[in-house]
Amino acid sequence: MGYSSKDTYEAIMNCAKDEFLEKGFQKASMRRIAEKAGLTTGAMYNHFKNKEMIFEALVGDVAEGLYKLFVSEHELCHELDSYIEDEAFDTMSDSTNKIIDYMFDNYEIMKLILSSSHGTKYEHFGERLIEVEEMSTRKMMEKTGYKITAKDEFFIHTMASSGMVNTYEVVKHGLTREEAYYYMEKIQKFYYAGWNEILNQELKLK
Amino acid sequence: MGYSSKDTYEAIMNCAKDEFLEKGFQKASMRRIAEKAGLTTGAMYNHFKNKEMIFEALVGDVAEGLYKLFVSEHELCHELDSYIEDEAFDTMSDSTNKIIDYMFDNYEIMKLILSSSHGTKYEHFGERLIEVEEMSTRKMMEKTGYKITAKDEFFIHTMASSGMVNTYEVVKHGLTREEAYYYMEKIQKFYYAGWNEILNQELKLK
Amino acid sequence: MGYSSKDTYEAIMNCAKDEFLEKGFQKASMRRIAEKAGLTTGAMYNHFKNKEMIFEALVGDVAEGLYKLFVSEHELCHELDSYIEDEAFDTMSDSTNKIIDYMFDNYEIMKLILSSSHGTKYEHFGERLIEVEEMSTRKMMEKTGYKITAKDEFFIHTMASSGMVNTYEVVKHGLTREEAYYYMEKIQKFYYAGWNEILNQELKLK
Amino acid sequence: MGYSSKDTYEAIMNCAKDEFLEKGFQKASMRRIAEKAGLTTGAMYNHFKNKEMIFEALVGDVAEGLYKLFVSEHELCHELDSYIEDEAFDTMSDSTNKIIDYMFDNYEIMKLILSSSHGTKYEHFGERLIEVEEMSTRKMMEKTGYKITAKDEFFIHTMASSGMVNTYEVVKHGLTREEAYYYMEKIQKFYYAGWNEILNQELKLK
DNA sequence: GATGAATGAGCCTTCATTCAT
DNA sequence: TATGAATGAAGGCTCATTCAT
Repeated sequence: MGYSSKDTYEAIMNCAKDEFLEKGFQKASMRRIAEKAGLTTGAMYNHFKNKEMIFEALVGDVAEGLYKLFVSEHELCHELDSYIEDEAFDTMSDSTNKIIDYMFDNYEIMKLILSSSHGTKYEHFGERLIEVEEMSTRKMMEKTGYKITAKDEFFIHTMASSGMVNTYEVVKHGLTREEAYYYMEKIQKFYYAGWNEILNQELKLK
Repeated sequence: MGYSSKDTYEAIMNCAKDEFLEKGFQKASMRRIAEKAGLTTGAMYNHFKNKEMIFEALVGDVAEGLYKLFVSEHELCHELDSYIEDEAFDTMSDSTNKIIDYMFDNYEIMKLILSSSHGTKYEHFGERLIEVEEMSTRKMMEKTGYKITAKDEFFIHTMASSGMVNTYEVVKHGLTREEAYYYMEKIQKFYYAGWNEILNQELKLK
Repeated sequence: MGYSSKDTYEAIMNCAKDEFLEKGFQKASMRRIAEKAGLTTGAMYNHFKNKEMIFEALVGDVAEGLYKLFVSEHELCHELDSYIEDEAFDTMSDSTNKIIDYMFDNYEIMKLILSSSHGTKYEHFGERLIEVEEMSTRKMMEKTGYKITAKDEFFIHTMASSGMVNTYEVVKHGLTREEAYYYMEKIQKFYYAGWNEILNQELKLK
Repeated sequence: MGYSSKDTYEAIMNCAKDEFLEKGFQKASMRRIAEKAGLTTGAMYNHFKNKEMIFEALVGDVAEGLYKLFVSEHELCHELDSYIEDEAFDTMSDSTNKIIDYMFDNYEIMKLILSSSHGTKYEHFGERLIEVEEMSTRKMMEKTGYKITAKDEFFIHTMASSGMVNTYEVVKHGLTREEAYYYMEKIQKFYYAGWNEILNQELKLK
């Protein structure tokens, strides 16, 4: 009472979100979530099957959306028929911006996924994104004529990881979009130069 | 039984380390640690005040050592009187190698600090390192004549973060030293080129 | 939805029956019954006051019917004016067959009463039948001139109990009627001979 | 305090036994057992891994003991080289007495096994005994030259079941041994006559 | 030093039932 | 009639820690 069903649902979602953000999934307590939402523990189970399902409800769509965006944006890059570095990097830049935007629009949920999901099926979600990034990186390298050897695999992995970190930091620190764009431009330049160095040097040797 | 005091101490340390690595600090169970160590729960409290103190004992020296090394290595860089880029980057390279070596030598403890410390006072240890790295980055930039504005702060932070990730990935994935060196050389080149781009472009504009 | 009131009532009955058979009364869950019936929990309380009342509705008539049949059949036996053993046993045999038939016709309900009723007022229904059987047995014994002493009471009780078991096993194992008749004939012979031995021996001694 | 460890263990066992007897395994409450024993819930888990293990501790040895006794006594019967009915029945009588004695000596535990074990691995223990009894019955019948057909299987099963009931009733009703012996003698006679009828009739026909 | 029993609070989840809509 | 949100109690179990022995 006081709540309509939908309001309760959202009260639970909200309070759970706060609790998850504060304590992480595992240490989050159903009792505390209920309390914050002004409910009994049992009441929550009319709305969600269990703790994990609350997390899922909070995070599921955004995670799937992000993954799909990630994949589709990266595919876009590979489909560039005639490959010119600048263009590729520009496309990547656009893609990155879209992804950043998506994360901006789902700021807290991203935090849940990336920092509070230990103990849920999303605990390795970041790694899935990194895998996509790696695959994309590999294709990009090959297009420049670079021959990837086993030894490079780890470099690729790490660049993908730190790339993810860069992206995530934008979200984590709550930059404004203007700040983010200024920042991303710099990052882009940095990485452009970095990759240029790696790829050209190798090619010069051959 | 069968343990001398010191052996018991170390048995606890070892088993706790495994438990923390496997479950993380919060989900680690004193009961299970005791069990693995062939002790009763109570016995552990003769050696450690509580769960956090076991973690502290495992991690404290290495964390402090790493922090000191981090600080001193970065200070070394700044003390270079006459600043020449190449030399600076070389010094940084040396520093990075020393840090990597330190981490290699304390492989599992690093994992504890960086991946299993949620719920302890070390949960933000990585950020302290990043702060050092940031400070160092700032000094490096200034020495090249670059004027850091408020807008750059976040770029600096993120480069420091992703730099830490790069370093940590080496540990996390258990590279051999040879692999690590091959990898670090590439990273170094990448970052060298990246920074060059950022710093020179700015200077050219002025 | 789609159910008229009566249909809903019967849907509940059906699904409750299955749930009770599967889990027993106590472990049966109103939620699951509602689910199976395509209803919400609340809806069921328009048709039944509570869980026990659903059980009651399922079981009540059959239980009462069986009890009445039991009593009337046994009374029939006692009313045989001139008592000849064979005739008595024949009458008992007829009675037993009627009872078996009744159980056959209410196979699942019998299972509910005899195996799933723990926690309801029917949990001791079997014992009420046994009491009738005992009374009947006593009368039968007395008619043969046998003097029942306190010591015999327990024998009587147990023979009644195992008699009930015999009858119930037929239901429990889902025999066909033909099989049941074959089986009952054997049982009848067995018990006839058994009682003969008990009753005659005693009489011979006197 | 107040309890030594062993006393606590036994207090738990005792109170659990009462609770199980009163409510059955499933409805038995760890909280209530703890309360009756003057403990906190948690305390019990120092002595028993979980609810089922308390039951196991109460029941395990007696169940195993009874099963072994059952098997060995029945084997004894089959080993009679030259088979004479009277002797066989006498041996069976001895066996039954031993089993009755065993049950007497473990009166309450037998109640647990046979009436309170639903939800534990002992819930079908009675049936295992019945199987032994059936096998034994089959052998006895064959020794007399009786040809068992598929149709007889159910008769055998039921006689075994009701035999078990007879035995169990002695325990359930708390007869004194004298009463039990008086009763068992009658039962023995009854069954002897019954089997005679079944087996001889068949043989006469051939 | 070691034991392990005990604590007391906490965990997530399920329950039969009620009742405003 | 039917809904489904809410209740309030209870379920089994685990926890880090303490402390008498």
